Amino acid sequence: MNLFSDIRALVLDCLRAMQAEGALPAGLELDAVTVEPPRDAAHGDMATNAAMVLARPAGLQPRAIATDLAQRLADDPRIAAADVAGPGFLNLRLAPGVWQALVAAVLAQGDAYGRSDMGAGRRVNVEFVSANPTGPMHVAHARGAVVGDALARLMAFAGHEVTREYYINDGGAQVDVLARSAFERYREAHGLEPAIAEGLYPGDYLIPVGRILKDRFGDTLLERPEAEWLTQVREIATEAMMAMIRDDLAQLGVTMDVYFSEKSLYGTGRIEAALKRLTDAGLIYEGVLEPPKGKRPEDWEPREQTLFRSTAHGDDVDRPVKKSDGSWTYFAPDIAYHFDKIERGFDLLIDVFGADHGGYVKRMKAAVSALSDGRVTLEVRLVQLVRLFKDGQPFKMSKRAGTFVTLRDLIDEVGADVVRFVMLTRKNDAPLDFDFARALEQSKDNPVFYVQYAHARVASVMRKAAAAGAAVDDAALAGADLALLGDPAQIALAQKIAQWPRQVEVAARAGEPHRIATYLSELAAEFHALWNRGNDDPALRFLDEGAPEAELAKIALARATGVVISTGLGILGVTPADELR
RNA sequence: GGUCCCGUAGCUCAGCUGGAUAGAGUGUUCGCCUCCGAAGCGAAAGGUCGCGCGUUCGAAUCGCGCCGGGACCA
Repeated sequence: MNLFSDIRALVLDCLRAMQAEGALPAGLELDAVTVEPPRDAAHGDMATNAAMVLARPAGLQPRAIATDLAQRLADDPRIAAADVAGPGFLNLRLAPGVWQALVAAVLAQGDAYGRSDMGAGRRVNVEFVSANPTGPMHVAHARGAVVGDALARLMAFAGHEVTREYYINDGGAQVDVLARSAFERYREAHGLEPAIAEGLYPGDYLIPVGRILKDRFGDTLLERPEAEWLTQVREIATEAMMAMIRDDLAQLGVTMDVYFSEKSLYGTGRIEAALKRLTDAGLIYEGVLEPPKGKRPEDWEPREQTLFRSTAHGDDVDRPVKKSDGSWTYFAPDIAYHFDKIERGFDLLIDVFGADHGGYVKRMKAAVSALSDGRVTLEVRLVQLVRLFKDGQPFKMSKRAGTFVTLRDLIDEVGADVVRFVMLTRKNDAPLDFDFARALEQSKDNPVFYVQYAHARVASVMRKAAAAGAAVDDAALAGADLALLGDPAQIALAQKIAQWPRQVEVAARAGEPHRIATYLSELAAEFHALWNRGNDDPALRFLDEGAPEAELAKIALARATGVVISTGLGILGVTPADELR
């Protein structure tokens, strides 16, 4: 049940009736007509812009259209009042029965309430995290992981068929560095002094890998030249790193459907196949790039390279896919990987990247456009930095010194639910400040607890009612006389609940899961406000043994709130709490 | 030099594919627990939505140009 789309359908019916009677010209485009919650609650429950957007194409005064439309809408039993306001807005007030029916519908649908079919089963691939398999996940990865995961859940809830995917960068020079670093730990496992040279990974997390290598190879590799052990050590070290990363992700509540290895693209003809597609389209040529503007000419030497004519698909300059020495650039396997995704039949590709990859966006979009003949869209969501604070003091990290804050540290400190929610309170492209102390604080300036607290209050009401002998299962609640919910504060809460399906669609369309977090905070605020009204007016207290019928109706409203909070937190990947400790 | 992102209350940020008097938290001031979890609620105060021009019945939102901050650029 989506009240806003229901009422919009009613508005459209009335407009069509006006067309049929000649009050409006036939053939008007009605798509721009919206039904939205008004910014100011004093304006009513909903507002429609119909008269405003149709006035010009219809050649009529907006207020004339609005007045006619208002009379027709008022004939519907769901509409209590329809008032023309301002230049031609139509403010609607709904009959109390509409809100009451909504509560019943929420209870009947449970966690399916708000689910949308707007995705129409379109297949979406969400690629996220894709951290290099050279160490544990740290805080910067965490945000990408949380945003990507919540986005995937949101898209699925909105009716898309979603695949979550991790691209393992196991084909480049960095995994060779990993292998050399692990080899030093292998030597260390034999009692030798490790030589962690500049540029190697110094972190302790490779010490166990050294032991694994010792168990596996004994001392047989110790005196061999690098060329004889590099491949084997690289493979074992990479596997160990991926096991660690999967475990980190699991701790955060993130599971992937597909782990895709970059290495699997090499030596298998898959890069060549993707580039052939571009060659056949006439988009590959040998050439020399212009020096980038602002770079000194002496830093630039012209080289002939194999270039992708990405400018034909919206990029600013053409991009090299093969260097002058004949080796692939980083871009080439990325092209092949996205070609693979296209061939697997996705309708929409979403890549969640760190903001430092902003420069790659245009070329990747160009590649996807070229490889799919424009059939498949690539959307890139850039995730900005996380600045860590502890008691207001910035927390410095240095990966090279091996002193970075890992995802595991963060989870151990504050818990996965807090990490997830906090990282979803901001737009993905805005920097985020994360303060350990604040995240653990159980007060209103901690948005996690604010929402959880509302949920816990609902659960508390349910527990107490059940303990007092009331039947509070959803079936009993759905049978409550909801007409008893007439107080403005109760209606306001129901209105907020009614907005949930709309919020889901708006968030999914924008690809912005943080909107769910924002909405949940607003819903919780509405609930807390009503709760506190019980201090002034005992009739608004949820528990009221003296009036069992009214109590049942109020518990039904509380329960409906709890259902939406629980569902919303589910999209964010946060566990709803029945009790706070 | 170019590309992308950001600029909204003292501070941190929301702001719905353009809508009415721009919102919340925090901080400041003042109220509310005999009572469902006060981990909460209410009120006051706080704004040239970086600046300018344009599109529009209407712009924080869209376009162009500046200013300031960040990221990236074989």
